[in-house]
Amino acid sequence: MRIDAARSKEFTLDVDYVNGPLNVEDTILSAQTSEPEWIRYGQSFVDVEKISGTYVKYSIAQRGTSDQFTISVRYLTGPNGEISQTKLKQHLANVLGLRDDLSLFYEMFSADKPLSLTFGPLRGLRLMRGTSLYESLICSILSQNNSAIRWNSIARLLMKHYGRKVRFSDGSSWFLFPRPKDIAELNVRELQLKTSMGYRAKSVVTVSRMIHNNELELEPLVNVSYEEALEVLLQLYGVGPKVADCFLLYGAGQLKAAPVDVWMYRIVNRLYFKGRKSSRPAIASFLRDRFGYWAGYVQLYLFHYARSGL
DNA sequence: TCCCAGGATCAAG
DNA sequence: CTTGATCATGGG
Repeated sequence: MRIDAARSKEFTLDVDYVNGPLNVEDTILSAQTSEPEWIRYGQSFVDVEKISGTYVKYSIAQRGTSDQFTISVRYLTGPNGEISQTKLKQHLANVLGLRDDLSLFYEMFSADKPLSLTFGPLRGLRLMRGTSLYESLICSILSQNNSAIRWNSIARLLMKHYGRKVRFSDGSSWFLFPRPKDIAELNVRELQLKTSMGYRAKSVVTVSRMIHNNELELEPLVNVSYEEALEVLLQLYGVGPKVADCFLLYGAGQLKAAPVDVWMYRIVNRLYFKGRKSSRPAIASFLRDRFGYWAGYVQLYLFHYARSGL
């Protein structure tokens, strides 16, 4: 629900929170698997997050261009909670990748012909970061062999049926993403009937049970090397190279991860291998070797470029 | 009806 | 180490 203007607070995000150009709309609507897509109301986007122990419902809107803009934020908190604007600003800077040095990125690869073609139309597109490793892993699993629209609607059904409901001071409410415990106790068939997630339910339940039973810890995957983290993830049922890379990139913040899906497979083969068909793992490896720290960003740009029809 | 969607798994070659 | 069938499900 749209945030009630009379019962909420509003501020403008200081320019120095943003490092370079920014396009909020492209960023939020680019199907990144860190979390379900924020809800759109006109020019603003709404989401709920737990920040410093307080549930915060906020909307963000950008006016202007990718280079000259103002970012307005409106927010309110959950029951008996309070949040400082500084904390909220830092949170937004993190989830929207506002600290990433996009100007440096564009400059570094300005001579990389196929890639640099995307810099114009996608100027200001940023890499989002999830705030929940579990949520990011589940969203990544849901995305396999699925459309962005569908995995998002399935994630919303998960929240609606199994997530806790939080009420806000303006009378509105929001369903949180479920915890591992909430999903661990379900049987696969029930999950399929409630969410229509299909065969992915087996993986979702299995992973949730492992986490709930302390057989799997996601937190350590943030700080170990990319290779070590990948090895752990690939042992999980229903988690292959692409899902693992999605989680590592959008969830764990391992920026050298470059998920290769059907779109990436097509666009990289076309742009970099002149149509010769290379395997998906080979393409992912190629992107990591060639772009290093920026491989995840390169993937984001090429994916969005390919998906928006050239 | 067939094909596709931010694929993974398993068996067979 | 590669290829092909299969896996649920909804939309085009």
